[in-house]
Amino acid sequence: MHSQNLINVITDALPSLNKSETKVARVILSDPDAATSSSIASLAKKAEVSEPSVNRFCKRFNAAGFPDFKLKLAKSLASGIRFVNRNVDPDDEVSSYTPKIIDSTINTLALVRDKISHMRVNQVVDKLIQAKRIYFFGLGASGSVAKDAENKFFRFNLPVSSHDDVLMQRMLASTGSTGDVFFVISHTGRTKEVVEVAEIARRNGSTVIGLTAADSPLADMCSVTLDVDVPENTDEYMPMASRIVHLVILDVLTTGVTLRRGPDFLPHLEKIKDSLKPTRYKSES
Amino acid sequence: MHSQNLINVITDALPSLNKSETKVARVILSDPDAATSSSIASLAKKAEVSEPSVNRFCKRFNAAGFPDFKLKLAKSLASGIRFVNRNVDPDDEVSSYTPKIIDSTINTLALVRDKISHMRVNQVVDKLIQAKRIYFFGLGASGSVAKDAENKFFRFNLPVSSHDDVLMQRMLASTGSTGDVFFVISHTGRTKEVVEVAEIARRNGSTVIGLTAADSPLADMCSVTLDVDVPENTDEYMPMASRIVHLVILDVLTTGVTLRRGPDFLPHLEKIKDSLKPTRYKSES
DNA sequence: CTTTAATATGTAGTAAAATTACGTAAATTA
DNA sequence: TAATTTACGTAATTTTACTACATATTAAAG
Repeated sequence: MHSQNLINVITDALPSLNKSETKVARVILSDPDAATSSSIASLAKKAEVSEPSVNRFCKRFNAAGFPDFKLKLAKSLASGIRFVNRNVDPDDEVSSYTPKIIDSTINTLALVRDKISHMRVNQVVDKLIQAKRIYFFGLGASGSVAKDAENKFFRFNLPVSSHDDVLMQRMLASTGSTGDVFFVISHTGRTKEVVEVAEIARRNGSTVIGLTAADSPLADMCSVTLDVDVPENTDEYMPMASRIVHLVILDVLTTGVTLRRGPDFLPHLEKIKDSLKPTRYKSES
Repeated sequence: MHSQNLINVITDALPSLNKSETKVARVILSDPDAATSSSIASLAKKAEVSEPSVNRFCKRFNAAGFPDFKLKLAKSLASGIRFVNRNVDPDDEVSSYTPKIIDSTINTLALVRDKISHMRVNQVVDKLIQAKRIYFFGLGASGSVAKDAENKFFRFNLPVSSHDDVLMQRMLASTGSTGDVFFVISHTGRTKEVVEVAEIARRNGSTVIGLTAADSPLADMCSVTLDVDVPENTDEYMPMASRIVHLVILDVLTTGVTLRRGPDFLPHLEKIKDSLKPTRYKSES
């Protein structure tokens, strides 16, 4: 199990801290990286408190002591949401915006990893296993996610298709029936067309799975929703991370389905892999 | 700048270490997480060497001393490649395969972040900026990546299209000319059709950009190649990470192009964003 | 095969760091 | 205002890490 980012925890707890603890917190938050490599003495001095105060502070946040606290802090800095400004700046060079964008994606994924509901994943896998037919729907950026999903689920030897055309989606939704699964992908969950399509499908007794934002109109309409709270995009230069998250969640679902199918299914996957070989140049290894 | 993962560094250095250093390395590598929270004394005991040997070991890897080493190790563990077996197991539960898949994706991205050539990114951005027209080509899984790229580059107010149909690709490639950029996406870089298409485009004087594996036939054919060495997929249950990597790299390129266009271009982006508003249900916030 | 030099490893002492126990001060409540 | 709780610091203790030095091991040269 992954724990939440220490820096966020401290920030959240800030109002409930007492005088000296607040002093310590401020010093740590002002430069967390420096804190990880300083001694308890120097930190106490900087915060103008005594050494035991720092120690107590650490224990308050479930650390065994100061060294353990530093360790946890260091891990937070490396993996978690970067505390410092990680937004792309108008005068950033390649060498600075490249890691920023990748880091930001990594952070989002780490967030999803810690927050995603395993129960829901299981429910969705259930529905997908039972499906006689699967339709993946998405518009705009989610269209390519749907397309990717089609590609992946094709391997399961059952009728799959993806559609990024509203009219087509409407028609399919209205002709759907029990046994059909409509997998609707939408970042916001508030695109009218998409919500309507989900409603139509639902009315016809089909299963509707949503990969979308929590508490959105689309989420309300679905049989099961895999909701992901991808932080909103504030920076003009920062790309939308939700597509990536959706793709990775679909990876998870694919794996879930594969595992449920059991080991007897593996030869089939191999066959598909092999079928592609003649289209490729041999590797010189 | 990101430094390389400490665990990898130690693994690589393993053959060049002397007896006691090897012992220390083995103990650390066998359970890096435990190492981060143990004292120099207990580690020395476990490795059956003296404390100074451990200390010397740390200094060899550019740490100030043992505590500093632990810190760096902790950071490596948090961000970098998980060392322990992170493969999906046939009897994994949702709660175990979900983080495994996400972690694996994160690790791959971290690797790309540290290895990607900024010079190449710059070169590709150059070409894209100069393009009169951009075609994104991909087959299979790369088809959806191409589609996503089209979606993103559409915002730049220049003719873009994506194609996952071989015949269409051939025709377009053969009618291309200077000023046209063909952006070819392929995981392996060895699909014959794709390589041929690249060759045709190249012969006609078009610029061909490859987002593919290094040292592949496709890479050889391109004007510029953004090569990514995504580790090969060994596990049957593990999804292919290259699609994700390609998407993120396209995010980077989009940002690169946006920045080059300068701040005058931002209002245009806003306009596109606003155009979608009427299609959405209002948020209740 | 010995001698010499270099490298590798360990011992013991020293310094630094962290933790604990305890006492005093401040704040809260009755 | 007294009693009680909570907050904080001092000083002693313990743990931890580091340094200087000595011994052992290995490699090289005679």
